Amino acid sequence: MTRYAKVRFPSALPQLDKEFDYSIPDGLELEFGQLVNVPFGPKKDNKVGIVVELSSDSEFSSKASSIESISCSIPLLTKSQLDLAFAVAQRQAGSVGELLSQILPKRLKRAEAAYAARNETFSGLEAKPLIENELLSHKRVFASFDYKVEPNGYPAWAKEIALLGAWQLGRGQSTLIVAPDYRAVEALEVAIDALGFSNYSIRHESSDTGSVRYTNYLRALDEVAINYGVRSASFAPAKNLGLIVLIDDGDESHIEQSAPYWNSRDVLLQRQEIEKAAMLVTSYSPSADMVRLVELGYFKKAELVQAKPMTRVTDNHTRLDDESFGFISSCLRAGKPVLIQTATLGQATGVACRNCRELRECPECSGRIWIDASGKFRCRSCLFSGPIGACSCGGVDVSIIKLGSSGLAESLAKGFPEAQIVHSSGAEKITRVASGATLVIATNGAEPFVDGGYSCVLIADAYSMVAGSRLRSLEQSALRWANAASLVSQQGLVIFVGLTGLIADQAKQFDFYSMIQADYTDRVELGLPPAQRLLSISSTSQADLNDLTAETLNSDVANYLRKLPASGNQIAFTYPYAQGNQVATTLIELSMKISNKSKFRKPGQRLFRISMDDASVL
DNA sequence: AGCACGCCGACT
DNA sequence: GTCGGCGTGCTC
Repeated sequence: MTRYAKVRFPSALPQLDKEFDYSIPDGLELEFGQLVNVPFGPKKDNKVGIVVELSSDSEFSSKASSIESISCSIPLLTKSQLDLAFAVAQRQAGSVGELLSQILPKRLKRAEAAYAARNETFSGLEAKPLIENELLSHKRVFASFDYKVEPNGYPAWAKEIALLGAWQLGRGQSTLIVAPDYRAVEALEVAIDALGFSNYSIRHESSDTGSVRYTNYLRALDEVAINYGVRSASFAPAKNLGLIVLIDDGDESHIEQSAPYWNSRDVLLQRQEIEKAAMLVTSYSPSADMVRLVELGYFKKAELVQAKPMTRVTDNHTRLDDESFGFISSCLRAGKPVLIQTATLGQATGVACRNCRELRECPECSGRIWIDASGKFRCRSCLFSGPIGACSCGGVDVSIIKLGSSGLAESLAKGFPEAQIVHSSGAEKITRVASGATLVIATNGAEPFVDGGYSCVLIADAYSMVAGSRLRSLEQSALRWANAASLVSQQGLVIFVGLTGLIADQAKQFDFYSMIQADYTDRVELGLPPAQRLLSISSTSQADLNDLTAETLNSDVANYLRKLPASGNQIAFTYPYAQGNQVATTLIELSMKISNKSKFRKPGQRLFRISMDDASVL
């Protein structure tokens, strides 16, 4: 009797996003997840597909061609990866095929031939991770670790997470750790190595060479191991997955920039359900999304933080007070390192009202305003350019001022000629600096590690970071502050410059959870993310966008959608979580229909950009 | 994506 | 009367 295989193609084309049936030639043994060459299209060219089902009959039996050959005998896709692709495609209104093309590794024949599975299994570990009981009893846990630096300069959380991985190995299970950036990946790697587990760990890192990446993918398919990497590792295979760890889930680097615009948190939450694993989300300051999940009771908040650094908050954002200046001075004189966190490096200038002296803000996004070479007002955060009108005090005259951070950094640098000045921004990839009388000026998220930690961490731009009026400004800022603060030494001091009111008090107590919780409560009242989800649709064709908007508002999901003010060729709606699947299904259907008959669709380019969770709109 | 099918204008 | 334009639609 003829047997059939259902095959999917790793392709972003929506028309190919379904299963195709092929008959299996006699004598050919197939397995789920194998790559096969199949004839496809009018010319019956060979195309590589993935076996996703084996069956004894097919409704296409008359049309079905026969599988040409096996392209890769190692099954490269697991059933849970396919389930995850389905779940994510459904949630994000995307296609399974485009996710498969993101998930599957680039094959390298030589690496494949050289690969040999190791049979060594790990046995026994006496490790007792901090959070073991919570994970065993609650399965899904949110926690912040101590603000503590190891003697080698790496943060203590990395060691705790490595310990969790080792503990899982002792139980015969894999761990998957997803970190926001290469800095965190390095900290994890060092911590895993220090425990003596590098042989049982697998790094999933896109900056590795192709053969290393592919070999690591193959290893992950059949070794129980500690898997770790950045965002893309969310889809990496993991044998017998017992624990998922997500670090800094609110960090923007966890958002995939290509369709279907998934983020690590959403993917891993679904993966946790599919693979029945435990899950730990950890960050010093929570995302509003995690606050929501804790309030829903879906996540359990574990109380772990015991060590908090000393803090000092100043309310003047234009200059540093004498006491803080004196403290930094004494640190540098004593040969101890100091970290200054700024929003931007270099000669940042701003525009202030000549009457009331307040900083002027962008009329579009409240970002920082500067004056370009042609004398026009421009915004540093958005594309705004043009007149900014009168100040809220009525004043129209402005003066150009040098802003706090760089001015501060500069004056500190001048004040301490003996200090070595190190600049670190995202572009420079400095992960470590030497201890000593070093003044490190780093942009958000680019703070290097230093042996023993910094004696002083100065959050120089707290004022302007909080002043941003984007929905996620406070969340993003608090995460940056908390992460910088976590690099301070035991007797060190954290100084927040220019904070006032409740936020100043919460920062002083390192109570970022309450800070974000209050922020989240406001958003619940306003029905804004993450209390509701936010959908955005844009298109190169305004006419087709109008069509899709009209048809969507005519469909059965219209009642769940609340339209937000449109900006340019983008429309946005908020909608409840419960109707997410329905909204996604409707959008896939309607966008396909309109796209198919559109005169404006360009080959190889999709007509609509649909994001089911767009963080950039508000 | 390819590629064929199909229905309208300028050519031996 | 045919060659070929690329709009429309399918690929198991």
